[in-house]
This record gives sequence, C-alpha cells and structure tokens, in this order.
Amino acid sequence: MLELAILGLLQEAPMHGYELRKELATKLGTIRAAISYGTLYPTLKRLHCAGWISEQATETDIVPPMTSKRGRIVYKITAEGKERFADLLAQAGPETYDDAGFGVHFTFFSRTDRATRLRILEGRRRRIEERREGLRDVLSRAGDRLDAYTLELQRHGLDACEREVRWLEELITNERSGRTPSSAADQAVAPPEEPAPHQDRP
Amino acid sequence: MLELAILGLLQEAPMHGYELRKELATKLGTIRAAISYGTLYPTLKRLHCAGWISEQATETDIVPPMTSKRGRIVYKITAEGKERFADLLAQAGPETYDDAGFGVHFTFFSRTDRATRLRILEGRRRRIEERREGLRDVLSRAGDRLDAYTLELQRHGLDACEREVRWLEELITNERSGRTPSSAADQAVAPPEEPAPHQDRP
DNA sequence: TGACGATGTATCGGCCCGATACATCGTCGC
DNA sequence: GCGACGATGTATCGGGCCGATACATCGTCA
Repeated sequence: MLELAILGLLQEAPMHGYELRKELATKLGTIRAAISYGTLYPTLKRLHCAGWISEQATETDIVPPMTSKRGRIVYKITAEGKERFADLLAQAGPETYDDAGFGVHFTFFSRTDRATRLRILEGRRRRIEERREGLRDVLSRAGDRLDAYTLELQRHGLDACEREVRWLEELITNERSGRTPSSAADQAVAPPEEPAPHQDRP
Repeated sequence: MLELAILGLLQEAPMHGYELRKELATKLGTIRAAISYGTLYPTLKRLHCAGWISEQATETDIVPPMTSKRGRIVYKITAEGKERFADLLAQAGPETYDDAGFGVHFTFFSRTDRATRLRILEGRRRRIEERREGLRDVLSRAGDRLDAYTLELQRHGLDACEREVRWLEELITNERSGRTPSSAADQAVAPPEEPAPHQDRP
C-alpha cells in the first residue's frame, strides 16, 4: 500500500525521503498520521532494487533556498515504476477496501479510469455495509449483554458506517453520471467524460 | 493493546483462544475486524509466561453441546493479571489515543474510575482536534493544489473529525455530571456516583 | 462412509511503527 | 565570532500485528 503511495507521489515530481514523508502527510493526512522513517527508507530501497524508482545522490538542489552539498538522495520514478503504479492502482484485492488501502487508492483516483473508480467505490461500500450489518446484529441480538460504554461505542461505530455508506452512494452516483466529486455546490455542469486525467501541481 | 483486550475479556470469564477471538470480534467489532490467530496465540503464550494468565489444557467442556476430549487450552486471568489489567487500563500513553487504543480503553470504561475516563476522553479529543486542525490547514492553505478527489477525501475526513469531537464533548459533559452514556433518551436520572463498577454477563 | 464446514491450535514471512542514532544546515542570541 | 537550537536529512533495530498456511477433530448431512 505504501508502495502505491510512494509511486503515486513520485509520479508528480522527483523527491527525496524527507520531502516524500511531508507530502504523504498532507495528501494522506486523513488516512495515516505520517509515515514512519523506519518504513519509508527500507521501502525506497526495495522499490529501487525492484527497478520501479531510480536513486540519485545529489549535490545541487532544485529549490533556491538551499545551495549546499548535503548528502540527499533524490528518487525518481522509472517507466517500469509507472507501469507498476498503474497496475497497483487498478487491481483491487481485499486490502484495497480497508481504511488505509481505500484512502490511498482514492487519493489517486484522478489517475485512473471511471470503471476502476466505480469498482473500488462499490467494493468499499460493500465492505462498510458488511461492518454495518455486523454492528446491527450485535446491537439487536446481544445488545443487552453489553455494558453502556461498549454499547455506546458500537452505536457510534454504526453511525459512522451509515454516514460513510451515504457518502459512498453519493460518490458512486456522481461517478455514474460522469461528474467529478462536487466540491460543495459548484460543478453543476458535468465535464464531457473523464475529469481531466490528471493535472495537479499547476 | 491486544494485551489489554485479552486481559479484559478474561476478567469476565475463562476462555480458550478461539472463543476469545469471537468475543473480541463482537466487543471490539467497531475497532478491528477480528484479531488474527497469528497474533492471538503468541500473545496468549507471552501473557502466560509473564504470569498474567494461567493455562489449563482441558478434556471436559463447559457448555453442553460439546462433550469430547478435544485438546483445548482454557486461559484464566490471575491475580497479577488483574493488577496488570488495571494498570494498563488506567495508564495513558500516546497510543491510548489512536483509534485502536482508544477503542479498547473505551470498551472497558465501566471497569475504571471517572477520573481515568475523563483523562482518556480528553486526550482522545485533543488528538482528534489536532487532526482536524491539520486538515483545516491543508484545505485552506493548499486546497487549490490538490485535485478534486484528494480534496473530497480531506473534506470527508474533516467532517468525521468534527463529528467525533462533538461525540466526545457530549461524553465528557455526561461524565462530568456523573452520567453513564445515555442510551438514547433514557437514563434521565443520574445514578449517585460510579455507574455500577462492573456488571456485564448477567 | 465420506464430504464438508465449524471448531481448535500453531507457525512463518512480511508490513509497518516507535525509538534511536548520527550528521548538517540556518538562525538567533550573546 | 560562536555556541545553542530546531529543522532537515538518512539509517537501523526490535516488536506488534496481519494474512496465509498447515494440521487435526467434531457434528451433520447425503
């Protein structure tokens, strides 16, 4: 999963580890607090060995404020890496539908096609619906066996599930009718087809 | 964290691994799907070695339907284990406030005192508020740099944060005024002090 | 009698985290 | 000028937890 996230970010721009972590924190802020270095660096090494990314120690810097010879390693995605990214993004296993996996996939939704988006959205919905049904079962069948706090927790969880299902329904509806997620109330008119394959970092 | 959960469940009744897993699934259903055996059995062994629980292979069974000599191992909490449980439940590190940790603590709230409950509730609130502020920052400062899907994800996350903070506020208010979580609208009258130290499994 | 699913215990590889170590850069105060 | 300090940067290690897998028994139904 982290592999997908790294590949996705490097698709936008070459970066070194520290920068990657910060970028991950803002883009995936909802999903994970911040990726740990204990995971990041070994993963980068693994991706490099696999040939998905290229490693390049650098003396010079890109941005003006820094002009020294700090030993930084800039990573750049390779052609094989882009292929790998597309595969990972499109294929959906069970882990695609849990919180972290879904979040990462969703983050890069603008990089894939509508069919894939719908597939993942519906898979996620099914997952949450299952959780919701489980909670309803527990509340109706064993509710009186649980103490007040546990009960309250279940209820709060159930509420969150229902809310997320509604959110997903809306996204699915939008997707089917060819709309990009409506920001708030804008975007009344739908773009013709794919909502601009990808163009962040303007 | 899993240690706390196991100790908590064994406090209610002796159990063997398989049963423990099912019980965990229903009580902590909101938090985690189901605990993996690859974690459960090693943890049980660890707890046994530490002296928190006692291990007893059994031939006879408790419940009527089963009357054979299946090699099951029934675990029972020890006096030291109960002490350990109380310590773990009351002490609050940073991991107490993330989703899993908070969920487990909350599940056993009826087993601890109001001061501890308030401390944990407020710590959790602070944690969520931090996440909320982070999301607001991103949305206001870098919102236009992100594509529509990422934006939508952040917004959904922000909404969930705000909702959870409100939920926590309510719980904290109730706790301060000496009420157990109000089931829905019942419980208009507050019990005198601690809401019955613990009595599930009636 | 044999297939099948639920029950039950156990291990292994792998992902990811937190703690930790170490080094350099820019900035600010003294 | 110079030292302290926080941000920047790379890296390793132990440990928790997961998914896959293996193996065995029980009850049930064909």
